Amino acid sequence: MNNAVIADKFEQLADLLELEGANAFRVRAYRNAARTIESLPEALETLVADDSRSLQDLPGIGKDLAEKIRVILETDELPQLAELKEKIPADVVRMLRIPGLGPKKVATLYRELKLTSLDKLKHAAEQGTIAEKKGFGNKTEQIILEGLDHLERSGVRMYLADAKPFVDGIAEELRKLKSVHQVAVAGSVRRLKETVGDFDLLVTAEDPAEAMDYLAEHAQVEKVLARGETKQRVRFKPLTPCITPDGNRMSMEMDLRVVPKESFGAALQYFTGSKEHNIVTRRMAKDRDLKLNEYGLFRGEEQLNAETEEEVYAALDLPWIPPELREDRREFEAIEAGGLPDLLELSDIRGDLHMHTTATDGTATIEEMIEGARERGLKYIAITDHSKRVMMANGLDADRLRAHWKEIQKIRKKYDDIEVLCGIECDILEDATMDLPDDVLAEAEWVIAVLHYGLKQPREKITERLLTAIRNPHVDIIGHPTGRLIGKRPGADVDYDTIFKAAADHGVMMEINAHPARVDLDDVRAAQAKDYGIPIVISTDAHSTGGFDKMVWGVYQARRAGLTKKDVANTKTAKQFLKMLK
DNA sequence: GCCGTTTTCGGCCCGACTGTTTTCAGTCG
Repeated sequence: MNNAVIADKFEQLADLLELEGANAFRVRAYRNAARTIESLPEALETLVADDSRSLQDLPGIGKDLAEKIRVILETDELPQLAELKEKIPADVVRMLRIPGLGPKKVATLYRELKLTSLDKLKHAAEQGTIAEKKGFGNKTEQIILEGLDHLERSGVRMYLADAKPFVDGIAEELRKLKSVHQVAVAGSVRRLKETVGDFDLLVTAEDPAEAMDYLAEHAQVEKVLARGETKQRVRFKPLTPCITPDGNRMSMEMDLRVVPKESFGAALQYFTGSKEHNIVTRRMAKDRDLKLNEYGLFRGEEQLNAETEEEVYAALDLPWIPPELREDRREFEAIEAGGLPDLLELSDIRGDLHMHTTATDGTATIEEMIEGARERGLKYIAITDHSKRVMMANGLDADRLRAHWKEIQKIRKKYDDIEVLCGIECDILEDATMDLPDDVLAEAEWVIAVLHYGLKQPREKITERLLTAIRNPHVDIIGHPTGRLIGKRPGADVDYDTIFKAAADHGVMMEINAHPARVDLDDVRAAQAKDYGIPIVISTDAHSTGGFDKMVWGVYQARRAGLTKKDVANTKTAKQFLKMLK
């Protein structure tokens, strides 16, 4: 069973326990465990099967949760969860997703007002019967009706590639205001997460009102949701590039915080998150008899210097931690084990090894792609058009591919400042065979093997297909290993341990596809591949010369995975890279 | 429910904002 499925069971149990009024720390224990499991690089099944190790070595997993994990693995079920699900209607759990309703209020609605479905909830809110209840009022009813309306639209996220330019733009506008000293983007955008659920901006200013007023009256802002002395939350008008399967336009929200100059470092650290990372830093502060909050660092009444993040981390005996690593995954361990990785930079990238031309579904010719790559300073590229299975992209059969390579060989002679490889993006078919015969693949200088079809096959089949490719002597790399399109379709169910072990044994590399909707491998899996010693290649999958500019999103994903220049094969010089090839 | 040179009990991050109150609980990040 998938780790994500087990994590989800614990999340569900946490929701239900909260509605039951269980101890908040007990609920948190389930959520912590869910997080641990979700970001675990190896399958729990593998860990359990290994007698030399114990589930209880995992952070946040004690005797009880270890037992529950074993039960789930053995039976696919968790009795406590099934029991609570039986007791509490699914619609009641859904009510938790209405902003402004938490477990306490939902429990009251359910237990005392007997609102067991969303329909009943809506009816009661319209009739005004909810406002009669102590602790509830007219405003709560409004919130509920509005929330029900938005329920289908909730959970909206944006690709980082769409969110970052937008937020950077707003930040730039605020920087021009007279009273504003500093503006920083915080939150998940600063951590460069692959998708973003809301925006955070931090400002230091002589007069908080100017920045807040400016944002409140911004042409893109639809509504001010909350406004206090130091914090304002606004909702933007629906932004086109939000991620929804149906392509609807969605609204994003932004928190603007205004803090005094001397608090900037502490506030930036705080609002950058992640929440989990901050829980650890605050605990570390406490261990040192300090208090850390968004206003600064305190020893008793005394305020210590916290104008910069460096000062905050130094007070905790930590080096400054790059925002990309602040997830309470391995950053604290890494520091203890000798230091944080020197993260990859976009400028380290020298080659791009996945791209298409007009021969299949690209919009630029071989020549145009080479020129585009040279303009961007790339020293080597691989032209990797589709194989024949991808009919709708006009995929190449053996004859067309050989002719295409001949054309590339002719054109590349004209350039002495860039290496151009004759490559292919070859499909791994549903029956676990390659889309092109071995003798053709043998002629290629660079073979990317990919899954495009049959992504919903069971894990065993998916893994068998990937193993076929990895064991093929001509395959250099697995491209976009899961085939996911964020928000549109989930990736294939891959047995990563098996795949990575085989890839390491056969000298097959793994791709981080830089397309913002793919960024596949993701951060956790890329880190795992690195642990296996597998070279990572970050590729744009460009279908036009503009596509080369997507490289940065792949680099960000690699940074979140803790990858250094050394871990990424296309940072090597052309000469070094060519030496690595089969 | 987890955790522990403060270890088997008593903690567990912490402050802002809102709505419903008349001093605070609930929710959120």
